[in-house]
Amino acid sequence: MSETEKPIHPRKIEIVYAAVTCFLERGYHQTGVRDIAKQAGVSLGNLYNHFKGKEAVLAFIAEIEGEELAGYIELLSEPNDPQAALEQFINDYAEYVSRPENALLGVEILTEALRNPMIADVFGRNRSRLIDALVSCLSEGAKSGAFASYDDDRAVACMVLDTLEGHGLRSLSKNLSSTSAIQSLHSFLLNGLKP
Amino acid sequence: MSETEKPIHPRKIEIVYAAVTCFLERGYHQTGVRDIAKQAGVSLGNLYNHFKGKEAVLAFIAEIEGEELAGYIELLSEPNDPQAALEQFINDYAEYVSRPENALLGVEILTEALRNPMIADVFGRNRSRLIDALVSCLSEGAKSGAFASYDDDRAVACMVLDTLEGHGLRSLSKNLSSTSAIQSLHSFLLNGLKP
DNA sequence: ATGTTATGAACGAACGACCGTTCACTATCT
DNA sequence: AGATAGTGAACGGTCGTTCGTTCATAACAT
Repeated sequence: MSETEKPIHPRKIEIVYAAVTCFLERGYHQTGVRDIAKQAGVSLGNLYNHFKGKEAVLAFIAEIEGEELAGYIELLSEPNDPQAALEQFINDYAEYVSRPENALLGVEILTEALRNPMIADVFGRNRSRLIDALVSCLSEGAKSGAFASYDDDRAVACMVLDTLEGHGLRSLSKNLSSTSAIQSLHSFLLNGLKP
Repeated sequence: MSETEKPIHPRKIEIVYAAVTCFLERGYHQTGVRDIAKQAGVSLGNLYNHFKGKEAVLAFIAEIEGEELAGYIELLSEPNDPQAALEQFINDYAEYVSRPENALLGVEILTEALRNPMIADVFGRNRSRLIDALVSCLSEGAKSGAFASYDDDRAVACMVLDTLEGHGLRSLSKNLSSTSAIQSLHSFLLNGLKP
């Protein structure tokens, strides 16, 4: 059981990056396998040497996206000061999901996961880990009296994420000053969690 | 300037309903024009007698969806009791966006609007009206001291909508008891808006 | 060192299916 | 007659995938 069974072929990474570029520009279903290959500077056939198919490319991207959450999960898990941890999470994660690449890729993966079990699997696993971490932070804070005590911690955690990610999604169409909006997010959420 | 220039051909409505069915089942881009025609029991050519193209069908659906918001907008506009109006809105709108058809169609339209200016136009117009109404309710409530006074009313209104709609989207994958979740939504949002 | 064999990345033509759209045409009603 | 509603074949593309092939390198036997 090693972290990575075998080193990833550099070409495979190039293809993934190319795919991300295409998916961001045109969306998953509007992007053809040829588009990805061309963007990567790779032949059509060779792409299939590295990936089982188009779907596998998206699944790989979803996995990478999941690994990027590790930092936020660590931040929330078993925090010394739940309130401080949550505040930092709100700021950091709001910034993360407001970056257009992440917001766009996120919604692309989410919508595909609605109908594609393979993607749903990867996506759901990543999301569960983040929610679990947030729940543990919230319940820890509730015990110490920093946060209100809700009967459904998980629902509250989901609402916090919805609000943050919804902001990221919205910032795609409206280009409002992100810093002031994140400030509003911050105070709104903390006020909502106050005992 | 009449409400509707001419009565809508019944066949056109049948086609729209068929399209909704298909879009829900497979998504917009995965649905072919032939699928819609077949579902509507109409020939391929005849579909083009009623719609300029596939895109026009989605735009028409987006417009209908927008009209469904009229009730919620009226509820929020110039309310006698802002707090009561908001509470009812939260309950009603949470229920509305939690119905799978609405949640799925909503995200389908939203994602298409990200790259399709024509859809973005219809979608944005509808959304603006709802946000305006919510802002007016919030600022009215802030004046009377029912809600906290935020420096960016619009951002707060967006956050409320994000939370509600995020819940609807989430309820697609997890099938949690909606009533208890809406209860959590209710108290969380109201707590967040408290002065 | 030299010939032999095996490996796997890289290629692009080809496949069958499907795409959105157009169009020539028919049927039905005023 | 003319307008309206309806038909499905046909068009030119694009889709995801498969396939036979080339070729540089690696491994091995002699």
